Amino acid sequence: MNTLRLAKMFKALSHPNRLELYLEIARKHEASFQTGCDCFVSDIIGSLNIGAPTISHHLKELANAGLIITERKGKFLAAKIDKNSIDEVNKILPRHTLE
Amino acid sequence: MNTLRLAKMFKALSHPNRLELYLEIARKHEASFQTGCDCFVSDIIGSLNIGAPTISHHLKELANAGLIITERKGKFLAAKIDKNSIDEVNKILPRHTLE
DNA sequence: CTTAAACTTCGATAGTTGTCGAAGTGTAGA
DNA sequence: TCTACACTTCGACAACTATCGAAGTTTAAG
Repeated sequence: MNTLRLAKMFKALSHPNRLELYLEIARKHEASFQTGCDCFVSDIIGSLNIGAPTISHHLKELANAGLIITERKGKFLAAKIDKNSIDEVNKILPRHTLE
Repeated sequence: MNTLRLAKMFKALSHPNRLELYLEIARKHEASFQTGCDCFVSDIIGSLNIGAPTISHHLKELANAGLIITERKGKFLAAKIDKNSIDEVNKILPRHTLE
């Protein structure tokens, strides 16, 4: 794990709308273990105040940073958290090691 | 804790040089519990390939995002991690709750 | 085959930012 | 008081980016 990669991940989460999008995917992803349903982007698009082109752009940024994985399912796009990214963040940030 | 504040913190860590600076402060801060010495900015400036004005700018961004605390000590500037920020990140990010 | 839905790509634009050199400020020591 | 050091502030600029509307693409359904 290098600093550049981590910085890239943080950059992807550094914009309010994109962070909101990510957290929404995380919530839906987590809920999917109970509901069994995928997290579809079309369900999220309504709750954010930005257009479809911008959502598409943000999703690509999140995927490109290794934070999410997207998969086309017929007409829809399903998104889920890339679990590796969570471990990576945990490894490098100073969590509870201070004092 | 709101999304805007978290995004601000991530933004502060989203640039490689600034993240390196932050991690260096974290390392020195952690070591200070053993050495008892403060982390002085002048010790860091040599290991990063950017000028003093830029370091100053980055330090202000980190402090402004609530990630570090700076304090003038005579001729020098001491920097340390703001521990509250660590708890805040831990609270909102999806850590090990998935699957 | 046509239509509609769900994105995606393109092109443009306004706003943000990382960086530097030059000049300024505050502190310590001679 | 003079000099040197450790930043800080200022002004400028090139590079990046969030957003949009318009047009394109893929899939589902009729």
